This record gives sequence, C-alpha cells and structure tokens, in this order.
Amino acid sequence: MDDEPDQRPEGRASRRASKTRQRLLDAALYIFNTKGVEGCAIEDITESADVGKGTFYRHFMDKQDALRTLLDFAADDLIKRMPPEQSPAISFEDRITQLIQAHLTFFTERSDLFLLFLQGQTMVATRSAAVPGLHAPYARYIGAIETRIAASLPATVLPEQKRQIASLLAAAACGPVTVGLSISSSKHDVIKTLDLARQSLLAGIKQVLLK
Amino acid sequence: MDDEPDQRPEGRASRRASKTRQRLLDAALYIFNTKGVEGCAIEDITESADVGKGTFYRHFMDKQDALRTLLDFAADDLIKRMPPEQSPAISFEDRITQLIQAHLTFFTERSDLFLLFLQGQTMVATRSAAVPGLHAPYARYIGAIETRIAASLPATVLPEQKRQIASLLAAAACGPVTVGLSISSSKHDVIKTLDLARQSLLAGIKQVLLK
DNA sequence: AAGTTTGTTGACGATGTAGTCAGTAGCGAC
DNA sequence: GTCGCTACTGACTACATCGTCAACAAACTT
Repeated sequence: MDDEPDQRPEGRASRRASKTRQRLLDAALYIFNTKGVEGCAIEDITESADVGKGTFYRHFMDKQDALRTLLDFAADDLIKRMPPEQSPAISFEDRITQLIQAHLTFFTERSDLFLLFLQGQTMVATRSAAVPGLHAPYARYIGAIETRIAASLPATVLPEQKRQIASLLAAAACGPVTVGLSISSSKHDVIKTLDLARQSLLAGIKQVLLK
Repeated sequence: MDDEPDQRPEGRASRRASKTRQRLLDAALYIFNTKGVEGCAIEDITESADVGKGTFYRHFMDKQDALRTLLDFAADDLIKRMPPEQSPAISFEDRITQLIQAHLTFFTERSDLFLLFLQGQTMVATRSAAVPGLHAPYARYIGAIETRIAASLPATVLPEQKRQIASLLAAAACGPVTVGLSISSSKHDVIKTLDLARQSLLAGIKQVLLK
C-alpha cells in the first residue's frame, strides 16, 4: 500500500493510446455527421483517423459502442453548459433563459456534437428497439433540465408537470435546430428562431403556470 | 384521336402492379421504422411484402427512391390535415390551434408516417449532403404552414418573420414528439406535451407580435 | 390460339463490410 | 541489451447486400 491503488500509470504508451482513442472518436464524430451512423463503415472511421482497422476494435466493441461514447460525451458537454444544479434560486424566467442559452452556445460552439445528439435522439425516438442502450444520455439530459427548473417553479407545480415542462423546454431548444436545418436555414436564422422560441416559451410557461 | 391521350388503360395487369407497389411501400414504411432507413436491406422490404427482390427494382430505382416517395406521401398527408389554404380569415390564435391540431391527429392516426417524417427530417438536417433530393417535402411542409398563417398575421409582420414563425410552429409541433419519444414517454404524455406546446406558442407569439 | 407486352421471380456475380488474428513496433523494467 | 507487455497493423475469412438478368407467368391484342 505504498501508493493509491487507483492511480493511473500514465506512461508514454498509455498516453499514446488515449490519443489514438481520441483520434478515433473525433473521426467517428465527423464520419457519423457526414455519412450517417448506419451509412458508414468502420473503415471510414479508421481511414479518417489514419489508424489500422484493428485498432478500432481495441478501443471499442463495435460502432454502437463508439456512438454511445460520443452521445454520452455530447450530453455531458451540454449539461455542463447549464447553470449549476444547486445555483441560487432565481426566477424561472431567468432559469429558462439560462437553459436555452446553454443549448445556444452548444449549437454555436459544438454544432458537430449537437447534430450527433439530434441524430441519436431521433434514432431513439423512432426505433428504440434497433438501438439498445442509447436512451441513457437522453434520460440524463431531461433529468438535468428537470432538476434545474424544479427549484425555480412554484411549489404548487406537480412533479408530473415538471417533467412535462422539462420536455417542453427541450423541445423548444432542439426542435428549432432540427426544423431550421431541415429547410436549410442559415446558422444565423436558426439562432434567431431559437431566440424566438425562448421568448415564446417564457410567455407560454408564465401563462400556463398562472392558469 | 378517338379517346383522350392521357387516359389510363387500367387493366387487371396494371391494377395488380399498383397493388404490388403499394404493398412494397407499406412494407418499406414498416421496415424503415423498425430497422431504420439505412440499417435495412432491400430484401428486408421485399421479404416483408412477400414479393421477389427483383420486383422492388421494377417499381423503385433504389431505397432512397422509395424513401422519397414515402416522405412525399407523409408530407401530403400532413398538409391535407391542415386547414384549406384559402379558408376564411380567422384570428391567428385559431389558425395556430388548427395547425397544431393537424399535427396532433397526424400523430395519433398515422404515427408510422409521422415517425418516418421525423426520421427524414433529421437525416436532412444533420447530413443533407448524404441524402440528396430529400429536402423537397420539408420545404413544401414549411411552405404550407407559412401560407396558412400568413393571412392571419397582422400586415405589419415582415415576410422574413413569417418564415420564422412557421419554423417556430413546426418546431413546436415536431419537437415535443421527438423529445417525448426519445425519453420513452407514453403516447398520451406526448399528446399532453403537444397541447402544452400549443398553449405556450399561442401566448408566445401573441407577445412577440405585440412587441 | 398464337403472339406481344407487361409484371414477377430468385439465382447469380460483383462488391462491400464486420470482426479476427498472427505478426510488427514501441515502450518500460531489469 | 533483452525480455515482456501493450498498442497497433492490415491481410484474411466469412458473410451480407446490391443490382442484374434470363426465364417464367399473367394479361392483353389480334
């Protein structure tokens, strides 16, 4: 017991390995967003990462494993942009603005991750049976929104309503991106629509709550 | 010139052919929503339709051709549920409610078509280069919404804003479905969230317009 | 009925892809 | 140096899938 058991060795070799793993993830993200998750071959990824094909299988079980890793990472990135869970109680207007803002910077700074996130969201939504084990990041995502709005909502709001409002917020933040890009709006237009969605959501929730 | 040149022959043979084509489309819709558009083989479709593989290629160029046909059909179905284009001028509140309602019945009555519609929307949004020729139904869809809200909006609204409000409405109608199903909400919950989105959109647009 | 056209079939060649594995290269311990 | 270990490689097997086509079947025409 001379040193911590969970200490990483961190030699040059293992550093090289993580670098390779990261190169593979970067390449996979790029390829998934270019040819599509199901439309691409493992070799497309390894080719793009400039590593041998076998190397992929040293780091990931299969394509879905890499996808899961990326979706987890995307969800983490998005959640990290949200206000801290135990931040001071502020008005729900401000809280909602903060949450939409998190999506907005996620979109502007990591649109590649956001696009994959949306791609996965639709895969899970439209054919969850075909993509086992991919729902987790989306459950975490909605959970993160829910806990962040919970404290700012009036105590009279039912738990079930909180989940609904969280869904509504996610829809207001994700929907305009999918719709906007599907009709080839510019990034700028998407951002404007997102802001419109924010305003609309604010007014809407206020009214729904007061009812 | 004894009869119209564009008259269909409509013999037993061609009726049989259209029936086969329809069986293939039904099967394709089912398979696309089960295994995914890119995750399925042509034979999955012909197997499910119980026809020979070659028959598929007599009716469609390839998988994308069948997908395009289905997405066109889905957009038509959805647009047909909207109020008629030249219906009497009513308040935009009512018009928006009508439009959301159209999505709602589309979801309840043809969720298979809606799910494929959403799948295609994300394909086009996230990697349009990989799916050429699939944007058309979505452009028609947004156009349909736009013309239907145009007459009910104040004359002071800029054309550019109309397109934005149309996008917002589409997002409010599609977003909750994708988000809801991705976190495995029940159909009933999705419908409730859709109604919440309608109320929120009403309040929101009202406020945005008055600003 | 014989001939023509249209629709359907499934076996086939060509190609693509997944996942493996024996072999190589680089690193770290001694 | 050399030994062991870990990371990496890409040729290889096995299998899936594409799109074609010659043969067959059904429906029309004369």
